[in-house]
Amino acid sequence: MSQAAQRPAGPAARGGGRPTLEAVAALAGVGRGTVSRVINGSPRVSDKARAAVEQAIAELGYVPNRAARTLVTSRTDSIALVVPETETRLFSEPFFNDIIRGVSAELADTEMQLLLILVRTKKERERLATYLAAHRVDGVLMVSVHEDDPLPTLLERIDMPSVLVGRRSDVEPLSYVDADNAGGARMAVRHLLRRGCTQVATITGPLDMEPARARLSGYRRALEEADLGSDEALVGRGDFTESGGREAMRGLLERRPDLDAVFCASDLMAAGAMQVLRETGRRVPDDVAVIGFDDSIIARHTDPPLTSVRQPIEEMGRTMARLLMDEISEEGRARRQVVLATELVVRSSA
Amino acid sequence: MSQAAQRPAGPAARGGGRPTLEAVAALAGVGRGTVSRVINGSPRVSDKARAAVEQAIAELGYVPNRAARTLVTSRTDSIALVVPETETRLFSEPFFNDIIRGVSAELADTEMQLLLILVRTKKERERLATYLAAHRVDGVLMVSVHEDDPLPTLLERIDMPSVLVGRRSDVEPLSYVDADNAGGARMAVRHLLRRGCTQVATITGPLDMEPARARLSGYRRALEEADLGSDEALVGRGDFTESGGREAMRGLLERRPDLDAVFCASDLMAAGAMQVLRETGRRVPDDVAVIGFDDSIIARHTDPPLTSVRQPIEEMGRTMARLLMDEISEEGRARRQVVLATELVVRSSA
DNA sequence: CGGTAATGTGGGAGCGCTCCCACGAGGCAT
DNA sequence: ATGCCTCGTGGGAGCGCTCCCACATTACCG
Repeated sequence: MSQAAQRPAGPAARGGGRPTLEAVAALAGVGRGTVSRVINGSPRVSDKARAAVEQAIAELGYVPNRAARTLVTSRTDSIALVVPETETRLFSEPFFNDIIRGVSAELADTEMQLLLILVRTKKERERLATYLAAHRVDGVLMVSVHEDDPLPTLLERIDMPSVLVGRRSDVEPLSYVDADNAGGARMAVRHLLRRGCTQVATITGPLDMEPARARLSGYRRALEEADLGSDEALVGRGDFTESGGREAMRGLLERRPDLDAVFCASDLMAAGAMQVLRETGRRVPDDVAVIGFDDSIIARHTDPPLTSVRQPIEEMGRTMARLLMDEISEEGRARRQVVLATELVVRSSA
Repeated sequence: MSQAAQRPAGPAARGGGRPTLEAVAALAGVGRGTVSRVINGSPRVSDKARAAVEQAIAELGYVPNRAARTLVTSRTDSIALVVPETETRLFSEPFFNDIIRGVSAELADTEMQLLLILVRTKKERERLATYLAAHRVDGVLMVSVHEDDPLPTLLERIDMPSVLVGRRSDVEPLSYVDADNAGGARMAVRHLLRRGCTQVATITGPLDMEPARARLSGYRRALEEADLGSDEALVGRGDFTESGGREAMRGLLERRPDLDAVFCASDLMAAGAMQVLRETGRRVPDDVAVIGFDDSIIARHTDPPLTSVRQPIEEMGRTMARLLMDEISEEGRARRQVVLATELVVRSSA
């Protein structure tokens, strides 16, 4: 019987036939330890041995077995991107795409794998908790956390490296990356004031979300700086949705029909608001100037095209990944916070 | 505050301290084999033993170590979602989100992990090839493949379970899930004809992509069915982008200023086309009716709101996942193809 | 010149699991 | 009774790697 006959399909066909580190060692005429050292970039290898090993690796097309490595190191070389599903619809649509793009770009020349975990139900959330507690990933990226989300607390407790995009409140203990929501809002309102508007209203997001609060405070700040008293009748409550924007706009017009500008905390709400303005015979921007937030795809397609505050979303994704990698490699590192600048994209609505 | 003292850091803190199968066995007073059988749902376990094991698992909060399992079974319990990055921007934006949502929903009560892999550069593509050839995942989901993409061929060769969304051509050998592009286009054009339009133009996508070809053929089919000869001057070439739509529209108007309807193979192109129609003083839908494709978010925000063909994207994602799971579990299973129906969402543009 | 310190190397042990073989206990026909 | 299944069970072997210790070998010091 020849060697080959000893391995009759089955296990071999199931993926067992790939070259192992041992095979590389044999071909290169060195020991397993040396091959391992070469692969892991240890400096304690002679040039000669390294060359032989690299040659053998290339020849065999060897790729290290991740599971075996994980088993012994208990590093998984993968991180999870956790997205509460309820959120995904609220987001200005490209948000999620761009975050992923950024994260993925930053991870590209790393060994890190990106695991995508959407959380819908309570049951799934519990399952995820177990999963994380079992340290199945080296780190966690969390998108859009509500104030009362228990997951971040868990992450903190089990000391899992993790980075949020957006913070839960302004005393967020975990690492996070955020856009300068307050600054963006302030910039938008200043733009409206510079245009000559004097009765500037705002439509806020749901105020149990930090970004919504921050945008509102930026609005207030800009008015204060211009020595314009803030009239609470000029503040309408929305929920980041289009219909929410419509309703809030109607309420504002009822209370303050003389308003001449609206800063909306999302483009979707701005789109809703503009519909109402048009219905009530007001022209944008001549009668009422409108600014949105997010610079989402719809901003370019409203009529007139919407001036909006852009967040550097892809950059945020990249930064998150970078922070997380650092947190993973430097054990016991302090949590970090990064706030990235926003930018006003001026179109025709203001 | 003294949490740190609890765990002396080092190996234990690195994740080594979790209960193993052996610990469960000891606590339950059975052998390792029995615990393993319980976990993997083998029927050959007495009720008594099973109960004892389940009790022990709950007590210890045991979660099996995936790496160890992978090492011996060479199943990874994870699948990759591969997205060529160049594509993501082209997509009607929610596409990607919805696919993910669908896939994730289907995977929710499975052990399967979802790995997200964006491919940007040639180098990354090669790396992915190595990765896949090393069988690092049990299966692959591929979004948007170009005809000349070498990856599907690789998947075929290494006999990796895989499902595409959209096919490369109509003789696609791999499993795929697709929307009925031709049917949707046909439906759209019939709607235009029923409205009384007689000079129906179309703006196509890039014809090296199957969906673009299919939508064009649906357009032709509808015209044939109505015994309207097809005039090649009524066919404008676009590229799925807004500016492409604008240019194609200008070309069409030059050739056939008498046209009274345009079926566009994407919403973005429809938006571009509508801009040009407005600029040239034509009213939509009175002078020229317009229909888009994708029912993307911008369809609701154009002026007038765009009638569009909707694809059941989330359903496509779910179906993909289901097909892939089947392909993974039933070895040697024939590849399957699923085409899902599209739907015309009528708004004001036609 | 010996002695100590680096430097490079091989290979045993063991990570936590599944697979599978061997074995005892019971069931049912002969 | 004897034989021969089936069922449930325990535990050895081994998946492919990294870690680490022991052992060369060479370099450098006084």
